[in-house]
Amino acid sequence: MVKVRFAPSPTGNLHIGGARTALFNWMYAKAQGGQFVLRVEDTDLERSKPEYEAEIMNSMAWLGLTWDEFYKQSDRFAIYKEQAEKLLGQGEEVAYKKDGAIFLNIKALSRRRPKQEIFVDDLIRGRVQFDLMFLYSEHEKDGVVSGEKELRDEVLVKSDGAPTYSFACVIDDAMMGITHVIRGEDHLTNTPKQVLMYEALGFGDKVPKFAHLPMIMGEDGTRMSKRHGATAVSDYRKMGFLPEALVNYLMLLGWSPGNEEILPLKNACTKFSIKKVNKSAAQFGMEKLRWINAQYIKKADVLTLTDLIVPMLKDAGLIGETYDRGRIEVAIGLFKGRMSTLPDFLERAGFLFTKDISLTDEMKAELAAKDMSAAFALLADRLAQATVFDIATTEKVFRDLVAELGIASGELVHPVRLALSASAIGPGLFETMAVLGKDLTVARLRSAYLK
RNA sequence: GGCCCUAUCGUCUAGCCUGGUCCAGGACGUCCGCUUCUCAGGCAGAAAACACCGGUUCGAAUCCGGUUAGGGCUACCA
Repeated sequence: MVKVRFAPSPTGNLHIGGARTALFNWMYAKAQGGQFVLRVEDTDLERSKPEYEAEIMNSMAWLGLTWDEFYKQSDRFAIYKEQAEKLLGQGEEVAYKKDGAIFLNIKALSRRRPKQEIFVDDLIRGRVQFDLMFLYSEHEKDGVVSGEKELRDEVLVKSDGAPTYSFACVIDDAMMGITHVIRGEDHLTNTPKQVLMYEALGFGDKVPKFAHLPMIMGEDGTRMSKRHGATAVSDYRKMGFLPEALVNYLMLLGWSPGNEEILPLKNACTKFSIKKVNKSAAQFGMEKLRWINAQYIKKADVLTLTDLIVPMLKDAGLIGETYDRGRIEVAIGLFKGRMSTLPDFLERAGFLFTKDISLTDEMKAELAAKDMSAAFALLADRLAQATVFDIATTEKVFRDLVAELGIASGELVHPVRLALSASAIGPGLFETMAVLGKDLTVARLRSAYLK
């Protein structure tokens, strides 16, 4: 039985890279009919915060990445302590105490191994060989390279009593029966020391299969960080991306289902194969994300979109506590084919929800350039008399008037759209009038040339 | 510095394992045309890549070596 885990550290929000790691684990579990464990790695007492833990769980749930089991490492300190004591009991050649911390004696352990190499058979990268000699060589200090190449012993339990990431991770993976560790490439080079820990702990037979995922870079090719703008999943939620779209985009970073781009999660996970995952880092690109989001918005049900957009309209002060939901639904139906993100609706359809609109100087100049005030007045009067104000009626009134005046419909369509919506672009004019409503339509037509 | 990973259009990728079917396929973006009252959409096109140098081979995007470039690790962070 396949069992995987996603092990975020609650020292920040769930970011894009973490979400992709979680997603691949989740898809692999589903593809294999296995289990997915969420394990919060809050061993850094200083930096771990409950609000981050909550945020991570929220983001996971929002993305639809449900878990079968949940653990928190801070609940399990006794287990790590016990394992550390066990190691300590095996003598200094295995583990020892120093400065209040417990160290693993990597040097002695390595010397005892028949081979001075450790092989990691990575599911994505193939066999990766590490020479123990070079594994933990001294690093540059104050610009001076020591030149010494020697193993550095590994802290298992910090002086504050908390286990280190490596140690807790190994114990949990072994004890929880994790069969496949799918994580970021940044963990590849600390895999050999974890293998040493499995051996020292007597979990040599429980070493999982490893798969190290390529990193996700920012649009400039460097590591994603705050200066790249939005890095957290919740940022994308706030920006009006649909979870299905974000997930769809993320799965395409480092994996490909073939010549398909729009692929819902439930279809994707049946196709998912760890062997088909890429080795090279990918850049996170907003443009394609926006395109995918637009595809999902277009396919989405108007009622669902309305539920998401109504709160945004309220926040923006465009509607109050009581509002005409039916009208909003009609408007969303009109605009959903031309939105990339949810807030696009506020920007493009905002004119439907304000009493007055303000034209820019350019727009006023455009109206003034060709005086259609007589036609506007006639159109306003006739529309005002309409008893039914629907698409068919507005279109008939409009077309009759244009025919009478002997002008091309385009000549009147454009200035009218400008006057009604303060925009040169938008849905069909008659649809726009119908949803705008008789009062606002007539009022804006009458005031267009007065301003 | 040392060790490790990686390298196909601007970007995400298919192809690479099992060399010839690849003068390299798809998608985003860009540009162009058609459709429509505008925009979007839809439809139809275009430009755009095997990092470099050697080797193996009748033949290399595919195999091997090196170079270069990018990334990661090198914490009592995870």
